[in-house]
Amino acid sequence: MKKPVSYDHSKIEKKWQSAWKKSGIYKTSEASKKPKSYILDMFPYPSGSGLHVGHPKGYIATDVLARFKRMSGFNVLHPMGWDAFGLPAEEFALKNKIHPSIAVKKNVKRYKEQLSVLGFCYDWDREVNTTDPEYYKWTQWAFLQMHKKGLTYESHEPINWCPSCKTGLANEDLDNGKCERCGSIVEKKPIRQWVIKITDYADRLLKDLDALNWPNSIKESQKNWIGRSEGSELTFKIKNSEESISVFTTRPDTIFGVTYLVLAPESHLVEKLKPQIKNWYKVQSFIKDVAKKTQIERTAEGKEKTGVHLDGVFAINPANDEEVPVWIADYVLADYGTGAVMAVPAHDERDFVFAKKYNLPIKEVIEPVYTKTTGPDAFREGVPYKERHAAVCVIKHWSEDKYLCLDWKKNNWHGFVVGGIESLETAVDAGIREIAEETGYTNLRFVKELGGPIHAKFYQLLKEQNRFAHFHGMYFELVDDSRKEISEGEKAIHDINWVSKQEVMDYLNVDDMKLTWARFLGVEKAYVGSGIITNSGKFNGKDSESIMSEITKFCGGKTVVRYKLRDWVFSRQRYWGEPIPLVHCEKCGVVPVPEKELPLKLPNVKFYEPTGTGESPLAKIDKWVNTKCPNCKGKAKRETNTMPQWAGSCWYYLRYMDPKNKKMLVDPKKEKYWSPVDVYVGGTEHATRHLIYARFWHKFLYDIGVVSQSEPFTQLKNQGLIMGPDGQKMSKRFGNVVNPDDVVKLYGADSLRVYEMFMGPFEQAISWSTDNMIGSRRFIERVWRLKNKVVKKATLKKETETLLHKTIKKVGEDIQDFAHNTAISTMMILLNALETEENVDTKTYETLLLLLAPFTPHLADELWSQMGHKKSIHIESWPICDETKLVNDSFKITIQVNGKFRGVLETNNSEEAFVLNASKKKHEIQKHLEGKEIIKQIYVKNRLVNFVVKG
RNA sequence: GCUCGGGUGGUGGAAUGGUAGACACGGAGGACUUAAAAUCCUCUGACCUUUAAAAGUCGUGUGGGUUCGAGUCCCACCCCGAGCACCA
Repeated sequence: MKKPVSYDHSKIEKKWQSAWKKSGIYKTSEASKKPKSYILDMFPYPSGSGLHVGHPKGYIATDVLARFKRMSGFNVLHPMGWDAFGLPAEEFALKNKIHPSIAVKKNVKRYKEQLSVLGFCYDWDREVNTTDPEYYKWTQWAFLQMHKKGLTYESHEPINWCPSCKTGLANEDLDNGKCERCGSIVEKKPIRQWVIKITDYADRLLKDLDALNWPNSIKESQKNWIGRSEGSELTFKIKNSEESISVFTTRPDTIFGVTYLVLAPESHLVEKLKPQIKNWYKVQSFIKDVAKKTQIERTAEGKEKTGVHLDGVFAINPANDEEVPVWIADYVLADYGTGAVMAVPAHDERDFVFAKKYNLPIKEVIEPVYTKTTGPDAFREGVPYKERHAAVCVIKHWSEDKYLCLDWKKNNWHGFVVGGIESLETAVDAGIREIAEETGYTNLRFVKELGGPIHAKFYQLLKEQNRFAHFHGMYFELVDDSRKEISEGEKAIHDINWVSKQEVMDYLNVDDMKLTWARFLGVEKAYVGSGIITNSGKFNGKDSESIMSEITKFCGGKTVVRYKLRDWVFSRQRYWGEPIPLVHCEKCGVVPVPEKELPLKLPNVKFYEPTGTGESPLAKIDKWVNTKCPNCKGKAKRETNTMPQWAGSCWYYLRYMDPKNKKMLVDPKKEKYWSPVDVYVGGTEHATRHLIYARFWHKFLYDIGVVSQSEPFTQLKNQGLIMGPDGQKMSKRFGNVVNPDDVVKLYGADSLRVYEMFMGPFEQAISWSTDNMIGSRRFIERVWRLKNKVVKKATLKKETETLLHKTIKKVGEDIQDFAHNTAISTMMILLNALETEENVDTKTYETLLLLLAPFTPHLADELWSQMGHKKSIHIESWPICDETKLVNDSFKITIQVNGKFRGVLETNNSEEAFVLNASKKKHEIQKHLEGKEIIKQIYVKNRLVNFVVKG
């Protein structure tokens, strides 16, 4: 594209960027009486390849918001910094043979240049860098406080190990059993490691989510990740042994259905039970086989469960003293619950599959109750219900392999013949009677019952009452087609269909009917829902959900809460990270490095390749490793593991408040003024990593009084990715990366900013299109050219003036809602209107510039100064919407006939009688009313008229 | 499998239950120009009747429902994306 003569974006943008730098208008201070607003971006990890156009999307949105807030009278904190420890930087350094500290410096410089070109209003005096010793001093300090509070522990348990990155990983660092960074399949490897008890905070991390103004999806992800479940811990004694097996279950109500117990192959109990195990050799080799497998092999989809019986070991069911066999199997996880489960194959799908495979008994203890929860026939909670026993009849045709189904019209049920059993009837009698009444067939024979009762709770629309029905499934065969007349009443209720065997399952749309049919077909399945207890001694007949705690108590167990969240594996066997400030003393054991010795600096060395042995490369640096015990002054060695990449990003937003404080992590006064972060913007990829760690870290700091709020980020917004023009994720690999530097050179930063905000909804992923960007550039040029029409005084059309004030209102609202696309389109509409005016007065034009200032800061400041202003537009006040100007003199009333748009009435009289009359008189409405009777007239004041006509 | 999003023209998308397609891109035609670019103006969901003006029918993934009126609310289903997943 050729550059137009008058609007030279590169000159203007450079000019204002240096002007802002010189005047320091974006410097932030706490010494202010204004209300504060803390607007934060997720700080970037400065990689070697620089930014692509997708990266700044979030930064532009926060920049727009920060500028808007500043103009609206807020004291705004809007900082930027660098997250630079960890594997990516280290790998980059190893590959390019430069020290990571140098590589990071270089990359930061490049990122900063790229960002500055876009005209962001960051206060660079507050820049932080997680690899700066003055910064990580406080990361180490926080770790020491956790250590002091007993929140850390040293463990040797097997953890996730990435063979390619040569380091242990936390659960959060995995992606489907693979290393999130390099994609290698992760192994389980026992290595010495430091672990943080994040699980102590699981409950609070979960509960406090509710109050946050975060996207649902992120809250859901975190809920999933934390994975709270309530259940019971029950103990099974082992026959002829001192040992016992504790199991965790969410279904204590099924304990009478336990037919075996399963331990995880890794369970330490197995070794203890060795004397009793008759097939020890087989058991041992099974354990070895399982240990060899990776997580992926063990959990691969569709993988068959395998296990081995511990021959000779019997566990005693605490509910009924029954002796059940004990197994070990790979489907039981060692690190969840107690590492052991009670197997109830009748009511758990996994146990069912396993029991089928190994021929273990299946014992039903719950009769199914299906409760309808959606639709007009949903069971109405809290309303009394009627109980009823009923016959359900599967009926086979006398000559074909077809089955008699009914289509209940009002209830929209597809099912079999069903009918209540009267008090003196047997189920079979009732079935025969109902079949005759509902279908007319009279000659049939009863073949068999279809299992035990099935219950259902629903709302019976025909009788208009809640029902708790107890169904008795039966199978009949017609002998011939002798049939009597069906009453009109029955005909009205349902249609009769003969459905072929293959189609019955799809035809049925009621769960209890489907189960009846499955029983008829002989299909066995675990019923995992709740229901009525059976085969369970004194608990029989009770509602399974209501007896959880009673049955737990009865078995001598206790109710407990378990989480999927695991403790945070906090050690990395790599060089480029914060050294963990602990010392191992021969005499005193683990001793923390005294706080006054912090920061414990990472030694600057030439060789820092990972060893792959489970030891950090730091272990080889004798000079650094060998130290004195701070306690006894005896010989000691430093901890050589480093912290994970996520450590530094757990609290950086606090440091921005007080970035240069040498005495503490953050001055409490400043913290109190700025906390919490009002708006936090970043990608969804941090849902279960950074955003969980940071919330945990913050809560810990809150507990020790360092911060004043229990949650760090009040509002969270996720920007949608910008995909490549080809619709794929932007990546070097696909060669579809668009570089912002090029775009800025060609179109200018303001155009890029407008385009990225105009593309579509902020949170939605969207493809880059340089073609579409033209529109944003044109918009800017038209604003630029509009100044030729500006005169001191001019009278605008009434509707243009209304539009102006509507725009002021909408743009402000939209910016705060992150609806930038509609904010911009509204300004485009205003511009279109202003262009139709003969002249535009200065005041109006300046208002437009003020509205544009957050989006196009360079253009706005340039035109502002051209209008004769000496001070920057960015320290001006946001224009005020004059509500009185929003009202039009007349309104356009939509006229509908039978709900269809037929015309518009423009009037200033909002009286109903007048509007209805005037509407009726209109020619285009007349047409649709002629010869018809108006049976209803609807009038929505000042907006709409609808004539309902007949004939 | 469970949970959370989403499905609207050629394209990106807009729409407190009330004229679906704002705004923009692209396209068509025209003006200006020696010409092109840029700019400006007009048209641009599909179908259909008509010389035309104008009107009509259909139309927001599918099928039902509620309502005077549904892209929007309810039910069932299909498709796409994301998170979790042998978590007992």
